[in-house]
Amino acid sequence: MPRSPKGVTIADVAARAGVSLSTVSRALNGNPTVDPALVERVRDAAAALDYTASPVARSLVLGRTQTVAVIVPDLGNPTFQAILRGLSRAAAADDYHVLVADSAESVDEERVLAGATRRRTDGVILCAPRLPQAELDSLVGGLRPVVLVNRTSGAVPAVGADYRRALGAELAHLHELGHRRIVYLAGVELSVANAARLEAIAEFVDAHPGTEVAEIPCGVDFEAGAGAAQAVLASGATAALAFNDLVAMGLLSAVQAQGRRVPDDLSIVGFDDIPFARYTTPPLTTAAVPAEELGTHAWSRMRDLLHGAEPGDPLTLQPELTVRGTTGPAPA
Amino acid sequence: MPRSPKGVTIADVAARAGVSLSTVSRALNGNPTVDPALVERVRDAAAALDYTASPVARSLVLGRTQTVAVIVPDLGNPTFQAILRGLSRAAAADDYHVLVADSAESVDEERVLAGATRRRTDGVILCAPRLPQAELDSLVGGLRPVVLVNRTSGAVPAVGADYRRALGAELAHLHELGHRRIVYLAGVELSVANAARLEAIAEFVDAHPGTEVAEIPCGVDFEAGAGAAQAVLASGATAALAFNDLVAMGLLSAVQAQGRRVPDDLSIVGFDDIPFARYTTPPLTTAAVPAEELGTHAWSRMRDLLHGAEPGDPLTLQPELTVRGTTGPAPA
DNA sequence: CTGTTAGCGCGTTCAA
DNA sequence: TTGAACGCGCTAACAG
Repeated sequence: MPRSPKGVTIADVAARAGVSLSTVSRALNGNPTVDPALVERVRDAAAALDYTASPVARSLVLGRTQTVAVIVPDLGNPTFQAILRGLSRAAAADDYHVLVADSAESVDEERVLAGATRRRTDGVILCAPRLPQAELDSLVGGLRPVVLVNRTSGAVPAVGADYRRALGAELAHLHELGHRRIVYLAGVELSVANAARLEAIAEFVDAHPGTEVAEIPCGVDFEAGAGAAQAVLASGATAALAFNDLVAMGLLSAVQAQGRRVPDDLSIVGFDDIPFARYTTPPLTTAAVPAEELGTHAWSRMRDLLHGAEPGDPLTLQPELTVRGTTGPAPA
Repeated sequence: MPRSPKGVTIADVAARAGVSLSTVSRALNGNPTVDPALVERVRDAAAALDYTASPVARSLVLGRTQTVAVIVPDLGNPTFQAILRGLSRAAAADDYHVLVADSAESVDEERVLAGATRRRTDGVILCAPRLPQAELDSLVGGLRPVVLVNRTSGAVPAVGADYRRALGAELAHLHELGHRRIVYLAGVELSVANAARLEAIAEFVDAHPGTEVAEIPCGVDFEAGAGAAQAVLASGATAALAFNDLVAMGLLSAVQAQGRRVPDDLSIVGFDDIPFARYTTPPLTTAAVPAEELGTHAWSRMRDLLHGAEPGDPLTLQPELTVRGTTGPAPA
């Protein structure tokens, strides 16, 4: 029985195998310049002692931690959960660990956490929708390697979905159904995601005279969507474009609670296609953002960076318009 | 400009401040035995150099990483997301970091990940619903400090919800509504969560002759619930008890798609009260498990362990029966 | 092919 | 109060 309950070190293995520390290190790390017989002896000793090299010590000497940081604005948001899930599994497959940090939808936290976690990881995957562009630009320099999700900054590797085009597709869908008075339930004012949607709306309205899209300040979650119901109904619009599925679900629920029929009285479209979208009644029409895939790609980008490979151009996935039951012809 | 782009070390700060390494270390760590004037000089030098001690080096010498590992069976499951969210935020408030690992619902992974992540953290919070009790018992010894979620093992600190009692409350609710033929959509056979529910059912049936609860093998997600719809309808039961809300939502959706009315033709109850439960149509009757709170408590337990405090007895939160729209009087 | 030595960047004795 | 020296556990030069 080893005297130290703390853990067995490489020295213990060396002693048991009757070799030097370096030989143990080499043998265990698969260095080919070791006598096969010794390798076996070392292996046996290590196994007998249940030895594994200290990751912390290795990190210090190797200069890498086999860990990446992921910053998300809210672990409670299904979209980021999906991204994290895809990322986490992909990283695990490459023997990397994931440190998560929840910035609680705070710009300050996004900035602070990125810096704080960077030191104990080999890179950071940043989902920082709120951070002003200028700050982001100045932040990423000290963070490299970095992969941005749903944002871009110079030549920094990034993955994201084409919010603009997707929203355009949703608008076109509503227009085809005859809707001319539409409301947009806006997310956080200064977020890039919101800006992209606003651009898409402006573009669409320009190209389709006679169609009117009014903006209603809202938010990003259930409560925000439910809270906007009055304003939506009062607006006289025949269709509502929600910032995301959460907002759409909140709205759907509140509107139905008031006895209005969806889509007969009001059409509703969401954004993201979270897993729950197909289980509302009626099922939610939305734009399917492949969030888990986004996570997988984010890891793959990070992996390349870690291996010194070329980052590659920013990847943009195309969300797919997914028509379900909450949209229908505009009421006459 | 420092010659090394790699990073500024304590030596750089010492040089700039004109003191020794030890003084820098002491000054920056708030050791009171340092001349205030020197402290200031060191602080200035550190600030000027934008210096922060390497977490990895500190981890090696201090023997702690300021990081805990959290193992969850599926990052895509709302319940574990909520636990992780509560845990993550609570840990962050105490300046701890969180390493997450997704065991992909695999027993092997649960075991392997626990061991692998432990070495690079100060403790592990384990959500391992699948791991056989014997294996869990033998595993936790080498993992300490450990906090178990929804499981127990000897005197190991644990937090969990009282599944048994909560299911009892759900059964009582259905019974009061006149339901006598009930089906239970079972989760994973060998999971403890499922076992607890089975016990509650057996107990209830014993105490209420004339009430019949049939078990239908199912699963833990949407698809499983939807897939069980035929079996449920064919069973002639007037109420269905789903393993969790995901299953309930899948069932609800599939049942309605076949033109059956809920709760008129069939009552459905879920379990967990995930955020989406109140947004189905009709809103889901379920047992509210305070998952985020569970996460907070799990951290608080871990925090005590890390500080050498007494673990305290296993904490058991009582889920609250939340009656909404999917349950109603049994059809005559 | 193997052992010895020198760090990785820090915190912390031990003297002064 | 401060500095020099040692060690955390490991890998990588550098000899042999």
